[in-house]
Amino acid sequence: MSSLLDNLNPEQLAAVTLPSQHALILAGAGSGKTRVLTTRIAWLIQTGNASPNGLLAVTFTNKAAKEMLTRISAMLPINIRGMWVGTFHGLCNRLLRAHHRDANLPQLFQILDSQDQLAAVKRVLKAMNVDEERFPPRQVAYFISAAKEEGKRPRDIEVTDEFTRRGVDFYSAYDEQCQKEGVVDFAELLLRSFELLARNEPLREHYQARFRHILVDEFQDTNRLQYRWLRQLAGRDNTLFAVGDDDQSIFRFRGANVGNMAEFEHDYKVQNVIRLEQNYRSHGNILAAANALIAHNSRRLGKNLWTAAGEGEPIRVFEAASDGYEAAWLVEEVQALSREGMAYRDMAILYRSNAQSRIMEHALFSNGIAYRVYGGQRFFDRVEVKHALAYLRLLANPDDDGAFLRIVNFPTRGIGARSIEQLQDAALAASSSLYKAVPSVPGKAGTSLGAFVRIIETLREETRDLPLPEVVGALLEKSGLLAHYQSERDGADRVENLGELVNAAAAFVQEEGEGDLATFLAHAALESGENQAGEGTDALQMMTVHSAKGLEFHAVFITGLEEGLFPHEQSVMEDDGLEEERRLAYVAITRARTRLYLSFAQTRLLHGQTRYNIASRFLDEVPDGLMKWLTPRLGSALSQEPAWQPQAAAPRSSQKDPGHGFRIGQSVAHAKFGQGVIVSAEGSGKDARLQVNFGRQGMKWLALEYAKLVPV
DNA sequence: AATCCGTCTATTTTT
DNA sequence: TAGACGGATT
Repeated sequence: MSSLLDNLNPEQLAAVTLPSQHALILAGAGSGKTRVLTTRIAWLIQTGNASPNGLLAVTFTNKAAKEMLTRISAMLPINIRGMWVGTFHGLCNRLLRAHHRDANLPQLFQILDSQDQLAAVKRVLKAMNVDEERFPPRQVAYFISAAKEEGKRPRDIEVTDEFTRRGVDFYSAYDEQCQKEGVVDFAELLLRSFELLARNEPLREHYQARFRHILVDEFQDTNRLQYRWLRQLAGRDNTLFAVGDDDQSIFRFRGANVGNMAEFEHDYKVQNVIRLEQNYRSHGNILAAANALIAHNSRRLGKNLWTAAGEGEPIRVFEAASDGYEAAWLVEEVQALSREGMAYRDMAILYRSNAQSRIMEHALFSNGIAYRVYGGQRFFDRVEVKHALAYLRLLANPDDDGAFLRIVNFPTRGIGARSIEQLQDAALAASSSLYKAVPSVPGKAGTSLGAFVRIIETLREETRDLPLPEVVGALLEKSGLLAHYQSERDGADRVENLGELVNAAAAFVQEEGEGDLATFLAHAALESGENQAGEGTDALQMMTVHSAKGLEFHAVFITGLEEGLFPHEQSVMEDDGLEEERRLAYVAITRARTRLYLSFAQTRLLHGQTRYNIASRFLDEVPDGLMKWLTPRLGSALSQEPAWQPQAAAPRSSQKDPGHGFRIGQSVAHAKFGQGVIVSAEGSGKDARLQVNFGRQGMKWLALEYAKLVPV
């Protein structure tokens, strides 16, 4: 018993052992937030205050949810499988599956990700003959999602202008289409389950009686609807335990409402507000910088982090003449750290926007440094995977017109736009889904469509009793998808990804202990598949500041600290925009444990134009005494003196490569293609791929591992 | 159905 | 500058 509470500081202990009352835990960066949350759960169970079934714990990411479950099961010998620990979307999905009838959904309803949603909106607009110039689908999709996240249906929206008026129409039509097709988007998952509980009193009371303790992670990121959802489940008698940090609220543009923290305190007359202010992550100087910076924000709940660790090293500041030099300097610094014994995986390069990563990747690659970029294309988002999933979706739910349209002619089977039009007319007349309307289409169009339906039906027959991975395998064969990509010139990657999908299905069955198709599809929609390969390798980490939230590294490089970039020029216009940028900088700084670098460049190539930026105001907001300038402190980035020059040649050209022996511009020979020259490269280590110009043989992308290139 | 070509537009994005 | 997209062309 005592071991559970060992080594907690007084505030953590207080939070963990709070009586059953509402609580707001203001947990600063690196203050042991997850630990408090999980220990609280373990403590509640161990002391008999709650049963595993009586708990509801909500997070934003699957990763956080998984981490929580892992830690809980390490602390307690209980079966975590039945526990309601998950993301808002995951839990809502669970709720709606269990009560699909009450929620007015088909049992096998499908989930649309943002891409699918956009496609669905486009179909609605097309059907309504809307001018996409005046009403861009993206904006309409955003309008709909935003409305849902405010908890609003079309009839609840106050119409003030033309766009809103039409937007409401589109929203209605879109909802109708989704309902007909048996699909729900992300926001709908939440709104639908909220409405379900609001409408259905017995059900609401059932869950309220069950979840005596509701715990929320990253509370500052909740939107209005999520807060209402929580309040509804909490009812009058249950306790809400919310953990969050207003200083780390960086997702306002996605609907997050920091105000929920103050509202929660007010709505529930929260007596227990506990501040976790001891930081266990960063050295003193780093923390002091973070504190000084964030102090420039108004409207804070107030909190000051401190650490028992010493001051540590000063924060290193670097001014580069250009983005290219910044990258070249990074390479040298990273190599120096590596020589000192730091692993690459313990270093992170952070940037404000994704576009910045390229030049740094180039420099790293040219120097043979393994790196890994986070937040790129995710597995389940790839076209070929989405195509395959669409077949599965159609198997599970023939009414899914979105899935139908995606694959009816892919791979091509002679079903053109005219056939589709005829089919759509028929479907409209019969008010049925496209799939079901196929038999009523006459003539040649009917035959080719019929052939498609037969493929699906055969597939359905033949896979009825097969385990999930084999279903996927059969689909890949019978649909012709695999053959299609196998015969495509650059299809090797895609073929591999399709094979990976079979593996994903197998892994899913193994982990979840069930092989239900609809559950797998929900999994694919809700977990975009971030846990890709390459996690074990020692690679430098690169990501945007947003995706760094929740992580920590020994050494952190915050790059591109320039006015216009960070803070971003678009944010400075919005109200509260600058403060959010500052919070972003705060998050970035607090990722660092022992060493922190801040860098900026005098010139930067953006959108094909050279831009001259001045140093970010955030640099001025960090006290001078904490910083050590690696370049002469010039005061302004616009000074006439060129800043640092790399020891090696110009950064954009080729450099020596100790890692894999190849560099851009190098001549190489290939067994089949003959001689060529390396023009570009991506990835690193085992995953490295080189683009080689073989002259007459053309341009080829080659995997370094297999290509057996010889330098000439 | 595939390819080409001009036009447009460039934050962040847990689900 | 580069990529994504839509429309026109073959």
